[in-house]
Formats: sequence, structure tokens, C-alpha cells
Amino acid sequence: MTKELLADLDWRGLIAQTTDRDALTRDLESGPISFYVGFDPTAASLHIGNLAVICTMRRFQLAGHKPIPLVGGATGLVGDPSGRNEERSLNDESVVVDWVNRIRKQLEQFLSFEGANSATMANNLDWTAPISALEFLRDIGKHFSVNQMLSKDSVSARLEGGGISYTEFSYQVLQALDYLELYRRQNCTLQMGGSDQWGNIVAGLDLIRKVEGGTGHALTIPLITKSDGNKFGKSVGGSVWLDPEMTSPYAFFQFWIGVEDADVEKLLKVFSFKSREEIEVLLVSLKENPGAREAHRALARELTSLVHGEHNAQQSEAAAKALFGQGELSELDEATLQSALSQLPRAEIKKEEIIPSWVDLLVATGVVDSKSAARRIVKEGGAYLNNEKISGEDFVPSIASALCGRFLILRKGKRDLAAIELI
RNA sequence: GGCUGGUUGCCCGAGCGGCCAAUGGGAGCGGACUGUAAAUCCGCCGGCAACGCCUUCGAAGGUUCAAAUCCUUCACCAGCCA
Repeated sequence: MTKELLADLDWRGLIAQTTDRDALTRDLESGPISFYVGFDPTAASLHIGNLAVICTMRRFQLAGHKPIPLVGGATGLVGDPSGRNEERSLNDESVVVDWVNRIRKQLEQFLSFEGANSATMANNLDWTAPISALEFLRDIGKHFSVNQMLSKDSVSARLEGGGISYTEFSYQVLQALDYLELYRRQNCTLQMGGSDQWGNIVAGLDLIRKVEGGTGHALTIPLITKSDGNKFGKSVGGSVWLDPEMTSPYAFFQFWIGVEDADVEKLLKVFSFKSREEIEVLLVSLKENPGAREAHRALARELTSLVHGEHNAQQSEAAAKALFGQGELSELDEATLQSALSQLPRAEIKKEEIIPSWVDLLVATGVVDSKSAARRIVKEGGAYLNNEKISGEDFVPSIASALCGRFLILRKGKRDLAAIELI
């Protein structure tokens, strides 16, 4: 077992809080342990916000430990009050089932399911669904003191503010039960999560102690914030998703490229699997030659590759190069153009139909969500066709302007691109 | 269970019968400057067949020529009392 695991995590700023640090260090060094991280299906995809803890899981596995990614088929039906000041609205069961499957697939790509310390997928619905309400109250509920439950940050914050339903109030019990079950079934002795999960994790430890007389560990990682204090991971259209259908590999790549200088160091440490030495080299470059943006590029490359695969990462970078470059778009050959454009939001129109206005075309690609917004862009001087500024709200591209006879490249502002293909 | 106050656009938060698509701040978007960065400055920021029309101010009804603003019922929240 690598002894430096926790030290490395420290250096990366990935440890917010742990239970007895010495005991944890000892256990981690004395052999592989099983650890779990839960992900609730609150959307059809995981997003960048989940990535920090996913990467941390991966680091543990690379260090020889055995990950148990848990998808919350049960907890997702209830709703975690942590970090929210309002009650969630419940999602349909069928929707949650669908989301569970999608998220499970996404998690699989970050971990290895082979070898001595292969990962094991878990779903808390497996042990939660069979329990009757009475069993739950008698066997599990009895171990919880409402006084303690009320004092948890996640609950007390809600008592001050938006209130909390009995359903969400019970959430911590379910999560505690998860830890207990995994402790029993797989000798899982560590649960990790975002710092907002501390209370829930500790509830699990208490339960393990009361029911089994056992001990385990808790480790939380900090919430990743931007240098301006805002929540990290929001982009043009909202969250940056891991699902390529929801956030294209190109958009994903662009997200990292566009990160503020002040955040690069933190992001490299949190997300990159490069060694400390390699990261330090990049940081020197960032400091001495910021305009070259080498650190940004390395970050974007590595993460796009991790999430979307090497091929998509290269494609995205090539697309950015081709489309952003100072060179003439008309000089790009058809193959390059086509693969670059395949990364962009796009729409198709039939050649024999009348070509709609630039405004209509932009709306068709989904880059903006109303014609008003598109018109505004034109009026404000942020509208381009094939990298040439256009003016006039009624501007209609000509067929002759199509690159290679079939592509129109729309641009909104400095860096928001979309493609139209004439078919 | 009673009383009082609250529910406004992505978020916070003004408005308390017509001048309200609704002040202000934040976020976001466009422009200038740059390095596809930050800071700064300027502009925009419900929708549409667009000097007009349509849909928004918790939900449903009602009063009025006219309601986010008044009344009724419902839902949720907060505080005080029981």
C-alpha cells in the first residue's frame, strides 16, 4: 500500500475532515481496505461537481484499496437535505430507476472492475426495499436519537429556514444504514464524500458502533469553489455534465480551457493524476508565461480524455485549434472541417429549402433559446458567420458562403460556436 | 388548534389598485481591453408574426373599466400563543 496516499491528498487539498487520522493512516497502510462513496440519482448524469470525489476514489484504488461506488436507488427516492435550504420535490420512481442505470454506467468508466482490488457496484435499494416500515423503526430507528438528528447541520439549517419534511429528515438514517450494510457485507471501513456529507457519514459510524460494536472511518473532501467564491462547475448553460449528450466533449474541453488562471492550481491538484513534479512544472509555466496557457491545456486534455476518452479529447482540441485559429476557415480541408464541426452544437437544413436567417439558424442549433436572444446578439455585434462579423437582424447566409459547399459556422460572441450542415 | 406575517422573474429582494414586463443587487450574455484569463469600463438581460400583441408576481376563484397590489378558499413557510 502506498504510504503517501494521505499525504498526497493533503498536498492536493483534498482532505476537509477525517475521523481519527492516525487510525486511518494505520489502516490504510496495513492493507487494502474497502471504502464507499454514495451518489444519489438526482439527475440523468453526474456532473463536474461529482468529479472531485470520483477522482479521489480513483486515487484510492490506484493506491491499492477497494472502491464500492454506491448508487442511491433508495436514497435518491427520498432526497438528501444536506446543503439545501429547500425541500426537494420527489422524482418519479421510474425516472429514478433510469437515472440509477445511467449513473452506474458513468461511474464504471472511472474505476477498474478487475484485479485484486476490483471495484464493486452497490445499490442501496437492495437492502432498503425489503425492510418493512416496522422493522425499520424497531431495528434501525431505535438507535437514533432525534435530539442528535436535529443537531446535524443539514437539519438544523433547515429548521431555521425552509423547514424539512419527515421524509428528508429520515435521510441520514438511510445513509447510516448503507454504511452499516456495507460494513457487514463487504467489511467496508471507510466512507468518503463531499464535506456536506460529514454528518451523514458520522451517523453511519455511530450506527456501526451501536449495532456491531465496530469502527470505521470518515473522510470528506472540500467543496470545490472558484477563486471568486462561487460554486465551481457551472458553465454557459448551467452544469457541466459528464454525459456527452448533455455536455459535448468539445464543450467540456472548452470549459477547462476557459477556467480562470487563479483556479488552475487548485483544479490541477484536485483533478489531475499527474505527479506532483509534473504539476509543479505546469504551474511554473502558468506563472511565467500565462499567455501560453499550457497548464489550462494540460488540464483540459487530461480531463476530457478521462471522461470522454482519448479520441474525443484530441478531436476537441483539434476542433478548437481549427475553429479558433487565426487562419482562414476556407483553407481547412473538408475532413478536418467535418471532424471539428462534429464536436459542435449543430443543426441540419435541406439545401432545396429556403435558407433561414442567421437568427433562426442560431436558434436551431440550440446555442440560444429564443429569437430575441439571437437578435440581441446581432444587435450587440457578437454575431459571426464563418468568423466574419455580420450585421442586420435579418441577415440570411447565402448558399455560396457554405464551406466545402455544405457547412456554415455560426459564432456567438468570442467563443460560442455552432455548425449548420446543408444536406 | 388560534393569531400574525410571508410566498415576486435564474438567485436575493423592492413594489402594496392604473405611469409595472415589474426598482435595485448578484449571476448570466454581448462589446472594448487582453491571453479562448482576471480586473475594469459600456450595453443587454420574459416571449412573439415586435412602435403592437401574448404569458409572468404560490394555486384556484371573485371584485373592478383596470390587480403583483383588494376579497374568498386552498397549499407551503416563519414567528407568537395554546
